Amino acid sequence: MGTGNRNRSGAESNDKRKLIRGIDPWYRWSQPQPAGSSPAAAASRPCFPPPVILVFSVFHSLEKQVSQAFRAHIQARHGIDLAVAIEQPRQSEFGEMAVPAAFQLARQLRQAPKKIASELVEEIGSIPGIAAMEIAGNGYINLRLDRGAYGAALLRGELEAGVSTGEKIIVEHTNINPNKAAHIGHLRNATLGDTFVRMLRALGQNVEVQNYIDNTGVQVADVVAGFHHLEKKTPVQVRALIADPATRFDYYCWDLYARTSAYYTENAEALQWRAQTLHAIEAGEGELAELAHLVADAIVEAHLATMLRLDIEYDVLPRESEILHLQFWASAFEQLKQRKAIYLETEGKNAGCWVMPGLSEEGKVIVRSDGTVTYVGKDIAYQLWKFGLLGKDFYYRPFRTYMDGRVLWITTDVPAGSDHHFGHGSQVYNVIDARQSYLQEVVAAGLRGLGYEQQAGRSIHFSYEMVALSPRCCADLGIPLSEEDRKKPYVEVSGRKGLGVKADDLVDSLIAKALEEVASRHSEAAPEEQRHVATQIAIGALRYFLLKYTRNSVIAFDLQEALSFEGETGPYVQYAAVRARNILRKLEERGETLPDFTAELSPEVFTRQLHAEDFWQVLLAASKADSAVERAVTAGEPAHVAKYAFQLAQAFNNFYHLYPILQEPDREKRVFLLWMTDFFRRQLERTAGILGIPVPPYM
RNA sequence: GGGCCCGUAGCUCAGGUGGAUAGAGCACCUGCCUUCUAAGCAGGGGGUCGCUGGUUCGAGUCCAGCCGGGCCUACCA
Repeated sequence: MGTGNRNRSGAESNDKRKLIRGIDPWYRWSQPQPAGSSPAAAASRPCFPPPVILVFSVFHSLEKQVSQAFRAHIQARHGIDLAVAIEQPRQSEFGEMAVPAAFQLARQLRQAPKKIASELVEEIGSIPGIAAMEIAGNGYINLRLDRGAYGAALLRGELEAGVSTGEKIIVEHTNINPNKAAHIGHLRNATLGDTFVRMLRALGQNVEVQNYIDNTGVQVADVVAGFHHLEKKTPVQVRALIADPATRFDYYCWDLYARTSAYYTENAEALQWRAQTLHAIEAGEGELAELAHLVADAIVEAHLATMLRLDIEYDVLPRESEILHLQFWASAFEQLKQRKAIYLETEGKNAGCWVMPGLSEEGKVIVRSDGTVTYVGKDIAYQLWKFGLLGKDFYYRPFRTYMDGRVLWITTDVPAGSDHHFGHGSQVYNVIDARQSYLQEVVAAGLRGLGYEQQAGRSIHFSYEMVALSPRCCADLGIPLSEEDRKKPYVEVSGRKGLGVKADDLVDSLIAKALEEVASRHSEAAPEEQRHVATQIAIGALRYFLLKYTRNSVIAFDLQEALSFEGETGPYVQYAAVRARNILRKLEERGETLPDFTAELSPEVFTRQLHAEDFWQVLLAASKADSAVERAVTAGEPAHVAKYAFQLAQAFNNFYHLYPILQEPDREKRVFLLWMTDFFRRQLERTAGILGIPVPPYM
């Protein structure tokens, strides 16, 4: 296969300006970073130590100890091996942990739960870190922690190392067809994926982030057909369009794609343009192929820039063109044929196709009767590669370096002199919307059909429901609807129809709104700096908005709600963290420094201070960040982390109003409160970081 | 027709493997800025957890059947 004009010279890197256009200066690639002049650098000048990466989970290890103590005792006493669950009591007066083991045992022992519970409490003896055990209600065992010991443990920062097995987890997300601007649906995908990655990394996992680029598919072909047939544009003209700072190329393609799709429905014979373009792309020659390259490469740049605004980064961009050129499919095809996972249909509507049986009545067509492979077929090959099962690999070259030093790689079809390798994951998460669950089943079935049972089980469709627009919202946004759509409770975003809210437009609206607030509160600040803070607030608002819904809830997008900065929102969480910082900064401004907590806060001090229920509850909540993340990872639900962040911020705001820390006259209490504030700050910042929500220097 | 998902306060949504009096935000009402920033705090009203059965000490949660809505079920992705 000809590779000559595939990766033509500077298509990806010849013009950095276009990448930056429309983007705030602090969200850019590392290369053009101006030295010293960055307002971001000034704004983020730390007035106290930067957040340390803390992996303490004192609470979690206590839970484990309690669970094990009960398990061992129950084993010895009753000869039953019970995985003892630890719950959180419904009300805080009941203590910090609840053990419902008596209920579980009641069935097997045929005794009243209450009786079993009292025996357990009497016989188990003391558990380190636990101050008291009580029986409540009909058989709950409620535990109270030793507050002094708990506080001291938090201060020491006793940590439990992450549970990384050293194996690689691959998360594939974003995967936007490179033929138009990104919209809110894509934003949900990328935000969910990116946050899940951050959650896994927070727990010490080794994660590789892949963003698959379908640069040879139907959608790209349609835009190319639009340029060529509808607009009669040559590659030279399209190249000029891309370079033109007055147009946004991804927005231009958004409209063109919709126009082309509409043209198809009116002129069915025009569909041959698509086939013709796809063939040209496959052959890799001629104007159409060149146009396809120009379009896909430029749009990929636009998508990366859009995602970077939300602080979303990738490790590698595997491209479909390489899957094609490096014969990935041919290799997978051979395997599938050999293992008889697919068969050549001889009759019925699928005659002449290679079909995978069992998934639907007629089976799923993998290879069309004209010999071309479907998207799912290529996806099976790609999935095999992710697990290192294909027996082939891409070539790679560095594509970008992010500001944090992370290098983004892209696949190539010719050796690039790099020994970098990707893939070989032991677990693969595909962040793809729920509408494609059937296709994801086909992919897993493909692995199974090849005998890769284990890997099929570790191919996880990280599915989520679509983002839709309410008819009212469409009206507000001036989006015209068909009669049919108007009757629906919500209409789905559709690139084909050009129906949707563009990601960058939404971000821009959010920044504009945040900027009004910032300007009114901090008119003294430099405009550049105001804009930086507004951007951080906008990102916080947007990411939180997209994360607060659980995955299988359809988001009926509402602009008013998305633009809200009050209540359960990102800015609320940011505001709490900013307040905590302000207290510590104010301390510095008064010429004081943070006390030496380790020297001043003994377990006895903690016992005295944490005797106050308010302080104890608030500290307890703040100490559970890692438990919350772990629970969320287990549930595969970033929304749980978002909810925790909000509750933590709520607890802090309450604390903030109740206790004027810098005014506190009692020295011991003041030191203790300062420590609490700092602890809160760290936990809030860490949790916000996992959500990808920046904490502004002020609000 | 088959598969998946949803139905909880006026609205938008949470509700670890069944467990204690079903929660939050918004909206509405009442208070709180000489204080570490009110993008905040405190308080109030608001519920047949779609319906009907079943499982059991106990069901918003599990099972079955209905009702209403969405998505998928392509030689598109």
